[in-house]
Amino acid sequence: MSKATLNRLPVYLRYLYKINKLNIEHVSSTIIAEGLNLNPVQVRKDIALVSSVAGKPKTGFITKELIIDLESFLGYDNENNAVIVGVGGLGKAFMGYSGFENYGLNIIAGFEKDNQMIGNTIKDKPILPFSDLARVIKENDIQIGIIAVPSASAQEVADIMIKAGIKGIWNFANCHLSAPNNVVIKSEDLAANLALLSIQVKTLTN
Amino acid sequence: MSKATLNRLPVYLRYLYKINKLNIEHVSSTIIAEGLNLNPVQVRKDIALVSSVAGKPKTGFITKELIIDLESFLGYDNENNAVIVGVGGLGKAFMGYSGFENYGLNIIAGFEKDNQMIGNTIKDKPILPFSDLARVIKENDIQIGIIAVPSASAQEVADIMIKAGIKGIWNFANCHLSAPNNVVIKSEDLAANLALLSIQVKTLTN
DNA sequence: TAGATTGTTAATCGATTAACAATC
DNA sequence: TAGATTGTTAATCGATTAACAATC
Repeated sequence: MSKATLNRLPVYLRYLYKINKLNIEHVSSTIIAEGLNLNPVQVRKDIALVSSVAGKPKTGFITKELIIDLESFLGYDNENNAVIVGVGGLGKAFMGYSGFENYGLNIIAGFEKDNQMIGNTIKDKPILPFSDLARVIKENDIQIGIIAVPSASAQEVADIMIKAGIKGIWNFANCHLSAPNNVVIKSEDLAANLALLSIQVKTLTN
Repeated sequence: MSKATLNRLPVYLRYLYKINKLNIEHVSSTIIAEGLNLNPVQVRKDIALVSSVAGKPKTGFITKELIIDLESFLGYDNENNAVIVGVGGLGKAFMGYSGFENYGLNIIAGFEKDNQMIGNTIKDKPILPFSDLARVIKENDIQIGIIAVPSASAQEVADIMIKAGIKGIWNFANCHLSAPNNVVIKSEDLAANLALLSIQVKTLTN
């Protein structure tokens, strides 16, 4: 499955949630394509890759069935534990964000160097000392780590995570992270993304 | 310029910042490609599109010059004002985030329906009543709006923004937004992104 | 039945990669 | 000079789109 397809699947799913809320029981690739401004063949092919039952000519797919297939493919019905390092503004927001649960994602703890925060909880999730990071990752066999520290210390945090066994890092520090090939790094440079949106707006309005 | 190239430019820039910090004065496409695990020709072509001076055989580019070219192309040296609606965990984090400034981005105000928050400031940025949103957008000719409200009210907020003249929306509610074609919608479904990372980890380790 | 939608095969399009002469 | 890197042209690769028979 191509990366482009993989990125479109959550978009389809969001659209299906919307359709489902309107109590529309059947949905076709054509409808989805129109709603999302995409090519219907593209949607049809993407969906063919993940749907457990074939769509029926004329009627398409049963909305709820398709939702379940997509959720299952995207792993929303699995349990996935993660840790977060850096409980600043963004870190706090993530720890308090209830939206992750519906996606099978669970942040089990936050880590901080700031002694004042240690011992507190956010949504029942503890804030632990940074020195405990490696131990907690190993003991709980955590695979996913979220980095929300200033960019100056991001690489250091990544190194510790990787050494402790983390296989995927979601990095919110605006710096490039070095890592071995068997570790997936996904950097979300929020400010850069916002700037890209700004460029798109400018090219569209000119 | 292709969208793929546009998305790579901030990645190059981050890498150049790293190089520059190490006081490395010259940099070649080859070096960047090696550092980022990309194809050198791809990097060379991308950079040729944005660099103001030609690279020199054998030495490549002057790091600082290339940084300036990329920053200029990506609009980091421009002023760009934005508003944010929804001052919950994520909204607070964005309003307090100082990283936007280096990218020419400035959130001028946050908007809330919750009366208790109204009148407060975060980093000198006021929290205003939601009912003022349209007026503030029009008066300040704001083009970019950030949506950080629960998904149930996201479309309503988007409609008001668009009617008031917003041309680009950065949506953090996990729902699909409808908008006319002349408005750019960029949805960041954080939980979905984290789930995608989780899938990548699983496919890599299997 | 008629027609909308399906899955699939073929054609197109665009992006990535390879090859190479030019040059500092 | 020799060799690394450049910019550019050509080849490849993969993804998107078009075409079409099958079918509910």
